[in-house]
Amino acid sequence: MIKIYNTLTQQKETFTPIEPGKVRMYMCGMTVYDYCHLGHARVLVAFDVVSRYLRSRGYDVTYVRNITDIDDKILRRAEENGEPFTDLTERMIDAMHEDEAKLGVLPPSKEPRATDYIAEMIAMIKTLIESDHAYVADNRDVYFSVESFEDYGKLSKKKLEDLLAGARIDVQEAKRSPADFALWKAADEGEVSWPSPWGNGRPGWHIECSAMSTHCLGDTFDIHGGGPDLMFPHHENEIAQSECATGHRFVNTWMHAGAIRVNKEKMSKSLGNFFTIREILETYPPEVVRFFLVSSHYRSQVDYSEDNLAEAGRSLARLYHALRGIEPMRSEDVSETEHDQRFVELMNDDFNCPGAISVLHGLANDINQHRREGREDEARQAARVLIRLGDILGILQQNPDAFFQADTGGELTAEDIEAKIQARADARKAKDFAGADRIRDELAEQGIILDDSREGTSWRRS
RNA sequence: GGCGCGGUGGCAGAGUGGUCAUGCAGCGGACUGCAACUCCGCGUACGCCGGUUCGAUUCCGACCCGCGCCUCCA
Repeated sequence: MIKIYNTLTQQKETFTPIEPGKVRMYMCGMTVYDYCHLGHARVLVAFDVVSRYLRSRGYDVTYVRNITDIDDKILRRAEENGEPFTDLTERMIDAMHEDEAKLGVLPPSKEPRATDYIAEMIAMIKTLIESDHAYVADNRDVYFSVESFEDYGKLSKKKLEDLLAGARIDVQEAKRSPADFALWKAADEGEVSWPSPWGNGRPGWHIECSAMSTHCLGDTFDIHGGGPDLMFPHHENEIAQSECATGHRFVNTWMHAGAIRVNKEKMSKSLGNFFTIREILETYPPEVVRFFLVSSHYRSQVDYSEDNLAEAGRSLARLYHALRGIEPMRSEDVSETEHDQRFVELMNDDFNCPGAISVLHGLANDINQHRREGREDEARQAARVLIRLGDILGILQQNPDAFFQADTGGELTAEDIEAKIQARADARKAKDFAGADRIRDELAEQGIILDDSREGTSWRRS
C-alpha cells in the first residue's frame, strides 16, 4: 500500500490508480531557454525515483514530461542571441538530455513539445469559449475567466477575493477580472505566431500542459507533479482549464517537490542565485549530485552547499566501498530479504528516500561484516540486494572501481598509479617502510588514497 | 496582510506517544609494519511555554524564529 502526500488535500493518501496496475503520471518539464540548474535536477530526480519505484512495484507506468518550447522568455532570449527560437530550443533540449543522462534520469515514456500541440490547445480554448469559461478580449487575446470556475484556488488554497485584492496583480484593461489569465496571446506584426480562430498568436503558458496531459493521458489521470513554484498559478490554472473543458476531475494526486536553497534563499532564475547542473558536474561526479538530492525527502527544502555535496560523496563512497572487490550473487539466486521489505515499507510511505538509504547503509554494514568474518556467500547475496535496491533510487549501478577511480583531471594516469603501487609493494616486501610510506605520501599529495587488503592494494581518488 | 511549510545531537537528515534511524565529523578500542578501509563501542538531540496522558520530541493551544507562495521561475 503506497501512500502519497497530495497537495490538493494536504495529507498523505493511499494511492489507488484509476486503472488497476497502471499509473499515468505527468510532470511539468522545462522551459528550454537556458541550461537546467540544480532546482530542475531536484524535480527531475524526484519524479524519476517515483517512476522507478512504481515500476519496481509492478505498475505499468506511463510517465509524460513535457517540454515548453514556445514562451516569451524563449522568444526574448532568441532575439538577444539573434537566432531563430527553434535553434535555441533545440540546443537547450540537447543539453537537458545530456544533463539528465548524467544524473541517471531515465527518459520519460513520452516527451511532448508544446509546439506540436498547438491544434489541441486551440481546440481546448474553443471549448472553453463555447462554454463561457473563456472570452476573446478587445486586444484579441483570449482569457480564461477565473470567476467562471468556482473551485478556482482549491490547489493553492487561495481565495479569489484575496487574489483580487492583491495589489501585485497587474490590472490589464482587457481582462474582465484581474485574476484572469491568457489562453492565447495575439501576435503583433512579425512575431512568432500560429493561425487560430482569433487571429494569429501564440499560446499562453498554462494551456499547453492541459492540452498535452489530456491528450497523452486522458481527461483524468493519477499523478501530476512539478516544482514548488508551479503550484500557483500554473497548476491552479491547469486545473481550471482542464476541468472546465472536460467536465471531469483533472488529476487525483498532486505532488510538489521542495525547493533548493542557497544561503537560506530559494535557488531561482529571478534571484540569479542558481548553479547549473553542468557547472556543478565540473566539480562533483554526477552520481554524487544525485545521491545528494535523494538524501533528503523530495518534499523538504534542501540547502545547496559545497560541504553538503562533499558529505554526500563520502556517504555514497561508503556504499561503494562495501561493493568493491566482491562478485554480487546473480539476481535470480537472491530472493526477497527483510532489507527489501524494510526498503519497500519506507518507500511506500510517500517515497521516504532518506529512510531507504539507511537500509542501504545497513546492507553495507552487513556486507562488510560478512566479509570480515569470511561468510563470502552471505556477502555476495547482500551485495546483490544493495545493487538491486540502489537501482530503484538510480544509484550504485557503476563498477565500484570506476566510481572510485573516475578521472577527475589529475595528472596521474591509472598506469602511473599502478606502477607506484607496485614499487611500494616491493619496498614493503623488502621491509623498506620509509620508502613505502614515501610513495604513499606522494600519491596522497596527488589526491590518490591507497587501501591495503589481503587481496592487495586498491586505490581511489579523494 | 492572506495562505502554506518547517524548527531533531557538531553538521546533514528520517522518524516515533514509552528499547535503535542513518550518514558525515569527533573520541576510545580491534585490525594494520604505520596508515587507509573495515569492525566494535561512545556522546544528557528533539525551538520556547503551557495542556492532555501513567508517560510527549511525537497529540492540543499560545509564543518565538526561519522559509515558501500570493508576479515569470522546477
